[in-house]
Amino acid sequence: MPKVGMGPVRRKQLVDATISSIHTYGLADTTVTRIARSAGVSPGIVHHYFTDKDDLLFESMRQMLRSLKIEVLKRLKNSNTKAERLNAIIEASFSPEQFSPEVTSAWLALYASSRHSPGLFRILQLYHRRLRSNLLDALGGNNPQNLDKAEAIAALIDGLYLRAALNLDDSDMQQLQQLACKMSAKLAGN
Amino acid sequence: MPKVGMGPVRRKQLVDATISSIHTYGLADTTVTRIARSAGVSPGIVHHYFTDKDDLLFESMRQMLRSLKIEVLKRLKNSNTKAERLNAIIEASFSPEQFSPEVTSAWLALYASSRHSPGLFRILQLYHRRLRSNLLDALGGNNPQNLDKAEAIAALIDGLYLRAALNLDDSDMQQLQQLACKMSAKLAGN
Amino acid sequence: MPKVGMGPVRRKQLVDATISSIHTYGLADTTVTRIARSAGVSPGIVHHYFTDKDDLLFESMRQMLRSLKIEVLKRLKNSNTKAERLNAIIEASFSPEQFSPEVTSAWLALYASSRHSPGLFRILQLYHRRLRSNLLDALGGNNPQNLDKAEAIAALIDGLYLRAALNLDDSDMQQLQQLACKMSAKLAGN
Amino acid sequence: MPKVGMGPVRRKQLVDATISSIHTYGLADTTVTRIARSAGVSPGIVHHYFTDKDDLLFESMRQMLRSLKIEVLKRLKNSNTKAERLNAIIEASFSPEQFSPEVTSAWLALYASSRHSPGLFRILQLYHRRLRSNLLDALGGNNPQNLDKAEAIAALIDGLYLRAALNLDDSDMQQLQQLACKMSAKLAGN
DNA sequence: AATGAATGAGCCTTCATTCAT
DNA sequence: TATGAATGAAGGCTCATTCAT
Repeated sequence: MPKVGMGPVRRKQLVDATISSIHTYGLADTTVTRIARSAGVSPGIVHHYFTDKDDLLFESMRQMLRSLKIEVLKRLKNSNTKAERLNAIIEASFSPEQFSPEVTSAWLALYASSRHSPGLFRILQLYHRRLRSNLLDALGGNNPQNLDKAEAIAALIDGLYLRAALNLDDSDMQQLQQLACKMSAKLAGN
Repeated sequence: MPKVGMGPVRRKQLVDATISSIHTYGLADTTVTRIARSAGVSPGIVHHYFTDKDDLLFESMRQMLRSLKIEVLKRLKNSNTKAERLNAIIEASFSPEQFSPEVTSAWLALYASSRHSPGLFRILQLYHRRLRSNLLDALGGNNPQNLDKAEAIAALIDGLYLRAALNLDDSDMQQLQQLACKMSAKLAGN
Repeated sequence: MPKVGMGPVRRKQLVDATISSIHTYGLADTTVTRIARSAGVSPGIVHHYFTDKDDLLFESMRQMLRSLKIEVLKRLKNSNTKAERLNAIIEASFSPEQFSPEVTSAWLALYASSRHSPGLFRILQLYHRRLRSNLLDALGGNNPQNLDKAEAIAALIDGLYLRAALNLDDSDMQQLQQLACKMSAKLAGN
Repeated sequence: MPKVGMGPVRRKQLVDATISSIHTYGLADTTVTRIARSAGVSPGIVHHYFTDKDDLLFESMRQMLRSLKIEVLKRLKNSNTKAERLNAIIEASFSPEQFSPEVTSAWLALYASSRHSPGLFRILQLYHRRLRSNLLDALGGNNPQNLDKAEAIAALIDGLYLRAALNLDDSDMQQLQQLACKMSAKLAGN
């Protein structure tokens, strides 16, 4: 049953299975075999498409960040005022795609493990830089005061996301999004 | 070299070694043997004082939360105004004891793994409830508006903590503490 | 050197290696690693074919009992008189296949450990029921007197087997078989 | 609370705890710590009174065989006819002291493990020799025919004992004793 | 392209034994 | 005499990775 041109398809399958497995079993119990089974393929195939397990985890985080980036850009394109740009950034983070239980679980797990994984660390830094840059832009430029605000808003977003990942308050996306926007506006103000 | 009455001492040693090991090697590479060696004891002794590895991880988290609780209570005792009480809570979280690289690393790692560890999940919920309760109190009572504020401030604290854990901006405790206080005040205001 | 369709072959190899290892080292010193090495495979593969060590031990006992059952049925098929049927049962127990040093050693060891192993206990009960049933049939029906006789003959068989397993008298199969038949005939008579 | 002259007492305590532990947990799960706890002493004390664990197991078997020997001698002393002597031997094996669940369990477990334990092997050979000698005596002397009979009766005793150890037929001591006597008489006859 | 058998390193855990007290 | 803290060697088991097919 070998097929040609399966590369991209298999890669996506495996990345999705990885995210899903992290959500279901936790990162510690996410084994290559389990991922493969969940993707409906054999364990061996994983190393055909990915260098090793770390590479697969890395690509999973990358897919999530790529997806977030697209979401942000899409919304920024339609934003004209500062306030709109700020909301665009926040709403992107809490959009359905970025905020499914699977994605938040995987995000938290990989985020936490990034300290000891150079690859993950690197792309998460990129994400943070981009987020800060976007926020500074939405706040009206890079100055000490705005740096503080950007830092706080970024922390607010991550914090809300983080707490949602633990399902600590059975969080409703819609509601959380509104809270994030409202509070960010406060932080952005004087 | 067996000695009597070493129980509490050994337990503390092992918990500290665990926190330190998580920081140095990451949770995934924190093995019982490594913890024991780091504590200067043999691998076998770990199971003399803890049921199993999970128990040791649990107790490590517990020690951190207990320490935080003490810090908060100590500061709340000397706080009279609402603003002081709010600051007390925040400053406790960013006090030297709670905010060493070792502790933040361990906190993040265990926080992330709590979704699939009933014990960790439970005590983290307790922490969150207590934090919310303290914040509501500092904000002047439990009402819908304050609930939102408390949620946001809690997220801000966790978010700043989280980002510091990744050392993303080589954060300076002092500075972060001030930022947290300032921004929380904004969130608390109208 | 992975090959396809090796399942049944490997399972048989491992079961035989288990029986042999129990004979050579004793059940207490029969480790998974030792079994694997004796079968010429790696330790890890054992858990590819068996749930765990207990499962492997269970399957080893099962193979011995299955083999005995086949031997008994084969001989009963050619038996017409009561006396012949009684001899058939006994001779099967002391046939070369059932009575090698390896098999008797393993049989004794697993028999003894069955008290604390539900799986082993179950299949040994099946064996005992079948033996009793066969004996009652050979004795001419289920009545109190025959029950006593069956019990005694079964005990005689087990006892002789047991003592042979300890090699207490450097027992010769042929001779033992004859003794068992002769004495069983006595027990069967009035 | 060190006391002098505790030697014999402690040794008996530990041997009894060993037998009891084998019955309750099985030989494989009978650990030194468990034995000690069951005897109400500390794990370390075991090696004060016994060379090592094997020594303790050996002494446990020895106590059981010693007890059996005493029981046999006591009954033989009052036996005058051949038939009485035969019954004396059998009844001793199934007397309350020898036939408690604890003792039968321990007996079976140690019996089975004796193949790979020189010490156990030795004293069990002694037991077998004594049993054979007693039986030959009761049968009227050492000749080929009586050797066969003695062998069969010994096997019958061990077999019945063995099956009782597994509790395969919820055996009642009284009844089993009678069965053993009746069937032995058959085997002893011509 | 795909399978899954096979490896082997390493982890958690247990436990007989020793030893300071 | 007695404790129980401590060691260290093994054992069962898991799992990322490789490789013949």
